Amino acid sequence: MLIRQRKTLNRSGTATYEKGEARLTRILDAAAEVFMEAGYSGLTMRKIAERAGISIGNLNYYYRVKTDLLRDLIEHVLNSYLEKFDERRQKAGRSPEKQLEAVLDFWIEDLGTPETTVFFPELWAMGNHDPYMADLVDDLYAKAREPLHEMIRQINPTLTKKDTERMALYLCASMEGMTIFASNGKPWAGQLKAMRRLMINNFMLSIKTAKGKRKPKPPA
Amino acid sequence: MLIRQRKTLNRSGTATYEKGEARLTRILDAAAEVFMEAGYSGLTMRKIAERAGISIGNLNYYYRVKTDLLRDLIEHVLNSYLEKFDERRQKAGRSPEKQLEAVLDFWIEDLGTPETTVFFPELWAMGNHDPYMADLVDDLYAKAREPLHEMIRQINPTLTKKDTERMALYLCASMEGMTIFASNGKPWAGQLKAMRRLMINNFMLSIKTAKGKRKPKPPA
DNA sequence: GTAATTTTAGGACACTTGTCCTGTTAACGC
DNA sequence: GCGTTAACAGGACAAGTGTCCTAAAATTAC
Repeated sequence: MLIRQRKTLNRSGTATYEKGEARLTRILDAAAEVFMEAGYSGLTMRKIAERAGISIGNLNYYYRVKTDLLRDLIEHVLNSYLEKFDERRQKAGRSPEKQLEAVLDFWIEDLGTPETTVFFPELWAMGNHDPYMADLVDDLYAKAREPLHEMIRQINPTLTKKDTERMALYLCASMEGMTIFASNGKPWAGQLKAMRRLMINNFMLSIKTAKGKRKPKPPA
Repeated sequence: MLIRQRKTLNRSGTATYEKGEARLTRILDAAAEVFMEAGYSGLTMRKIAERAGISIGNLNYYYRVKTDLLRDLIEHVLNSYLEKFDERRQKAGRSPEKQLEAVLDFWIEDLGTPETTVFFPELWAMGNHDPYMADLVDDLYAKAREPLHEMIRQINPTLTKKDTERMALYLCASMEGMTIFASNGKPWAGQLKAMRRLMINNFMLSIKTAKGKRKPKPPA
């Protein structure tokens, strides 16, 4: 059957029929697997083809240039992350404290997964040599931090917009930094839960005691 | 003149005369430059040779296999970092607060350098696929955190050894996480100083208010 | 100076890389 | 059904990779 519309993603890959579309996702999945195992430097077209169970010629039919495949791959993974985050945020409670705690909790918990452990450091490194990747990373984190702003502002209404953003950045950086030490397979992985408690406590404390220059709004 | 002893580092590279020893350091410097610019995936023997101003054959005389060169390179850079840290710690004041502040200050300031910005993310990524690199990174950070322990313990003597170590890890992860956002050339680079103030304030607050289960030692 | 050997350059190798081309098979719309 | 074309396989290409080999050049110790 013919594909009527590009519903999910704007892929660079060539696909007109449903079979082709399925192959495309299969290719991206295979590429993600290879990427996790071997990193960017070990990501080759032949490995991807082999993992996807197709020939190099066929892979080249879908992706004429490797760069397109890589970009589709990264966006594919990043989008799935943003979806997971959004999903989790919906399920959070009403009070800003509980809501923030739920988001942070999920965030830190996610550090334990092998995907996050490998994928993001690879991305950070790529961002230093590829402006396109740098933009993707920046966008992702900007979107990930966005929900934090509102929660922080509610917990401490005296903070200015800039202070709120800085505080969110602080939380974000602290959590992402943990990837190096306590993510899957790392020496501190066993103490991730203890670290989670410590971090969330510290975060809450920092937010509440931060001295803002803005007068609190009168409750509407 | 003949080299009498290996004084500085245990290099895998071949060198018996002083000229060869000089070449060796020149090679490692060149390799570091290429590594910063192109990353691990762009680090090739020919690029290194060209940057060092020698032929591929000659480079191969000093390093028969690329792996040895890479390891020497990484250790070379990491050792220079540890030296910088030690040097800075000596110059810190007497009171544990001032001392800790000085160390953190230097640490965060170092984020602004291009070397740190590029080098460490690359290292983190490599650590996920190369156990040898993973060990190097772990050792480095363990040594970098070590001086923090004593300072934290002095500021808050009620903390157990484990709590102290966790607190140090928290500080370390928070600072390293900033590499992604506020290091050289990153979108938040301009606000690094503001972030530094925010972070150090939060760190001090977290350390002081942490509730330890250990009774404070009576002053000797 | 002379002999020894470190240092150097250049070419060559086997292999891998991304990309392309040709032909064949399969699935589609009608 | 049939013709069209998407989907696919396999081979081929040039460029780049790490590594090796040989011979010349420079530097050393004596």
